[in-house]
Amino acid sequence: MARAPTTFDPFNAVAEPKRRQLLEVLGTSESAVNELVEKLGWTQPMVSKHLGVLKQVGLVNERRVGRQRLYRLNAEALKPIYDWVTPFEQLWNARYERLDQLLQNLQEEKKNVRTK
Amino acid sequence: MARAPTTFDPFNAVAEPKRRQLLEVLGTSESAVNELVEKLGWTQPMVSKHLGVLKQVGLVNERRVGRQRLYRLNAEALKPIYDWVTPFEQLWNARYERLDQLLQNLQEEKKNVRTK
DNA sequence: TTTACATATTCCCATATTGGAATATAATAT
DNA sequence: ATATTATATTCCAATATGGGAATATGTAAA
Repeated sequence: MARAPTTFDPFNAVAEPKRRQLLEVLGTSESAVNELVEKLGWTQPMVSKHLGVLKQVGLVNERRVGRQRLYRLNAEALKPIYDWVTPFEQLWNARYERLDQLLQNLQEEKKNVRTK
Repeated sequence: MARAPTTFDPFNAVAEPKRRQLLEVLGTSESAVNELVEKLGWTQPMVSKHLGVLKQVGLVNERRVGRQRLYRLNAEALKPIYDWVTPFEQLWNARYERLDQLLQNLQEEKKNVRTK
């Protein structure tokens, strides 16, 4: 078995840095392909191909206007990533909470010393 | 150019569902390889290989005890993913915020009607 | 209808993958 | 020293990648 296709899920689609960049730009505003080509400085086929992957996973939606195709972010499709990663946040914050606790205890002690 | 190696960054490492599962288990407690084999029901080489990838990106740390190797999650290494994805959350929450606003306005109107 | 513009698709290559099976390494116990 | 346990590594196959170049498709303007 090979690696899962980039179109398998948002995790795989977003593993590619260029696609993350694309989503960041589209997070700001709906854009046509040529606008993205200009903003990002990539070749047109490159932009189209990455958009194709993002569309297949539902991370962007396409809207045809004249000869242009306007792409916009579908942020909800990022939710699986958000939901998966956020629970871990408390693990790397735990130490700071403990540090806070420690500092607070020290403050309390200081106060007690002063009032004694 | 091919796809970036799985060891390139946390995004690529975590694109593989099995590795996410592994991290979830290690989020609970430090574990030896044989414990993971049992908990997950995978073959031992499979567990070792995925752990190898996770170790290379710094998502897990290894500790040798006797002939066992204990692996534990290094949650901080997930921060880049957390930091990248969380800003998007407001985009899919925006509609609910607007709904909240709407409901609040309705409540206000009700109050005004009553007090009038 | 021909021309110009906007975008998508195809063909190519080098590279890396996951999983399975077999094997190697390392540490402890007998 | 040898057997046993715990883990890592190697070899294999099938598969998919991303980028470049060239080309196809689709839409509107002249």
